[in-house]
Amino acid sequence: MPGTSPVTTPARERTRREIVRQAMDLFQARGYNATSLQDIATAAGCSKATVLYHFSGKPAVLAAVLEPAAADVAELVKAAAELSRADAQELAIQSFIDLAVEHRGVVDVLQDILPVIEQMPEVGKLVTDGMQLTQYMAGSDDPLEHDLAKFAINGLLGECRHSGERTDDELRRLCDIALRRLLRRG
Amino acid sequence: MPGTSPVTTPARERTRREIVRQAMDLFQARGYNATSLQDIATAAGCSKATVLYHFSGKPAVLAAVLEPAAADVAELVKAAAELSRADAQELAIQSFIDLAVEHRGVVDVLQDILPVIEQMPEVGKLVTDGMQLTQYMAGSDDPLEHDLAKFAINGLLGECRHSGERTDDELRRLCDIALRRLLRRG
DNA sequence: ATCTTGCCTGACCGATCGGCCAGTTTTCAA
DNA sequence: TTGAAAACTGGCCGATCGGTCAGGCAAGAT
Repeated sequence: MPGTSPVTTPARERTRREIVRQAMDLFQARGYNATSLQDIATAAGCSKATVLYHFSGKPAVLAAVLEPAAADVAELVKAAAELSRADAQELAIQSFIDLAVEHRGVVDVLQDILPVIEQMPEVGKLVTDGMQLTQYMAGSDDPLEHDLAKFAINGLLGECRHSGERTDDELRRLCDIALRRLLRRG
Repeated sequence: MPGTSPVTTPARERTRREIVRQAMDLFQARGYNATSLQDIATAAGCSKATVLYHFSGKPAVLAAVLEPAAADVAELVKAAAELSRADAQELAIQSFIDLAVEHRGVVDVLQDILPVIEQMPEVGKLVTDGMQLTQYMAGSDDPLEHDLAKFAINGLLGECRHSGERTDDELRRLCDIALRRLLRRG
């Protein structure tokens, strides 16, 4: 019987992953809007029709590119919900830096989508979770602290873009210093 | 004689300004790439051909939209060049906040162009001046301080986006606090 | 050997883009 | 009043976009 995923679904998953891989690189380099399905297909070594055979449309490709990062963020929000305020803030600072550094490419992509992000249901969850994370990072109900947390996230995301020559550790260290200065935690 | 600008160059300048005005609003709301020449023409109450009669192309419209902000930044860089290091840093912090708040729309537009900004000669001067301003804002040759200045600018620009409900004064005050915390100046 | 299923593709579609041009309308000095 | 310059426009162009569809092709089951 062919059901319940044989071993790794040889061809199916292999092509799908290659498309997502190349789409990520192209979205990061040129932006989502400036990347065509033909560009993705050529980079992945298949035809444009193949891309649309595996994905229902260009937004579906975007969702697949964003999915790993979205899952990590969702998990982080869930974990922070069960902590005390101070612990949640500390976790948010540490883990958000790690996630942003690890998923640099996703940060690039999101920036290019921002002007029309409200009209893209496939990234709604990620955006909502991101705003929730801002709440935890603020650490208090003071509007000023909340705004500073947003300021910090903007700076953090900006720093993760076009950071090709910086190592992950350097980037992590810089963001850690900046966030703690902004939020007055050390 | 018709030369040397009569009083206000009646029709010519009026249409030109209206096009730039509407283009600014549309670029800010939907982004540069998502705005077509037809959109601009319709908003300005003229035809697409008229837009291309006044401007050599879409990038020329962008340049006109960015021009006032670019001029202000260029003037700021020039002024900072004649000051001591500490004074230049203080001027950069204060004036950059003022400019970013005043030209909120331009900040939005620039964000949308970022992935392909290297290929747009009409914004090259503005980008160069912005990087020069980062040097002044850092206040020292310490790479860490320079990175923190970049971090601050990213946060500042991010905060100026989608800030419709915030007043200019609130925005200025927030940015002032954030920058001084990041750069350890008060 | 035949058939079915899943993976893939070339060719094509309508829509929209930035840009161009011939020609019309408006303006204004002589 | 007239005529030329300026301002403006409808219509068209080639290119490219996201997306659809009928069919080719390899592989495993019968």
